[in-house]
Amino acid sequence: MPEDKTDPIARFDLGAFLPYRLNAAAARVSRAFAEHYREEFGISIAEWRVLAHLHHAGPVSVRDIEARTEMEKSKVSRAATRLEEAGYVAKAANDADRRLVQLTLTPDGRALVARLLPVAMRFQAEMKARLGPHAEGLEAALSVLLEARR
Amino acid sequence: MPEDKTDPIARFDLGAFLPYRLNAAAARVSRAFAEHYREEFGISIAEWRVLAHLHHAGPVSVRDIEARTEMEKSKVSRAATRLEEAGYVAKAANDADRRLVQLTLTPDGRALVARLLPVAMRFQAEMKARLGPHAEGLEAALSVLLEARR
DNA sequence: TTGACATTGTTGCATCTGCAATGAATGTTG
DNA sequence: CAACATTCATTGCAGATGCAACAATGTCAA
Repeated sequence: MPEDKTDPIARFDLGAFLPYRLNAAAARVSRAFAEHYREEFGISIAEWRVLAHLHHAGPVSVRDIEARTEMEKSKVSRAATRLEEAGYVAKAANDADRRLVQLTLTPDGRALVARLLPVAMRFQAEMKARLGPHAEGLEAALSVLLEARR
Repeated sequence: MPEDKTDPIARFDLGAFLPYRLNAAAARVSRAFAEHYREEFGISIAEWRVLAHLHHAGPVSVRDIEARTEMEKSKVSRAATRLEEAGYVAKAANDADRRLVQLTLTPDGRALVARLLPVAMRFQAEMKARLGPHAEGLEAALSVLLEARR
């Protein structure tokens, strides 16, 4: 319990702590977004990311998705397996390098993505509308935080 | 794979999708912050949040922490149990309502928080320095997203 | 007072997660 | 070419997570 109200450490408030606020906001948005498709389409966030990346980049390997979606390779691998079992994704060996697994959208997968993306874009539009003039500032800040470095 | 490069759905890029970017940035920041204390202090993010809230608000119940830290009550309960086992927190029954568990920092807990908070504040300061002029915009946007629940 | 209903915190359970170990394939070096 | 190192994807495992069920306690109207 803080005693000295002028001491910045004593008055530390988790609710004003930037890393906490960033996480709380991300969790809320993520949760709200998941509600838009979890029940209707039956896929998880990890699976949604894999589908979206396959839609955007075409057939790629697990490694590629790992590199471009901030997901652990085991997470990608498991998401891909579930998507394969659901019939949305096909796995094939790469002839040039047989360590690689080529992931491809099946026709069912393309159909799913075609229904999924409008929902995503509408959600993003609503989010930006809610942010109003702050949307730009958020994008800029996220760009800084996501800059290459580590 | 998108065919029509002018169709916003066809050209959808996960890397430009705001909810994804928000989550990726939050995950990075969270991870970087956790590295600052996980090994040195041996506590998790959930435990850190409970400690910080106890420091700020004094003795409170699990329900209070649940309401103010965006954590499930089971998560709070388990974090509190671990902190109690580690000697940082004491649990006591509330005489007025015996369903409530009063959580209190022990002397060891206060000592831990005293070492933890400077690390947190320094981390936040570095984060804001990195954001530069975008820090303000980020704070404003987070305030909108964290506004009255939905 | 009683009895239905609500609240609080814990726990069981299924699932998810990250990390490390593994096996298979490829690359590299002498 | 042989031996070793590296890369890729999967899997085992321990721990974390969310949800629902639960027991204990409290509230309130009849």
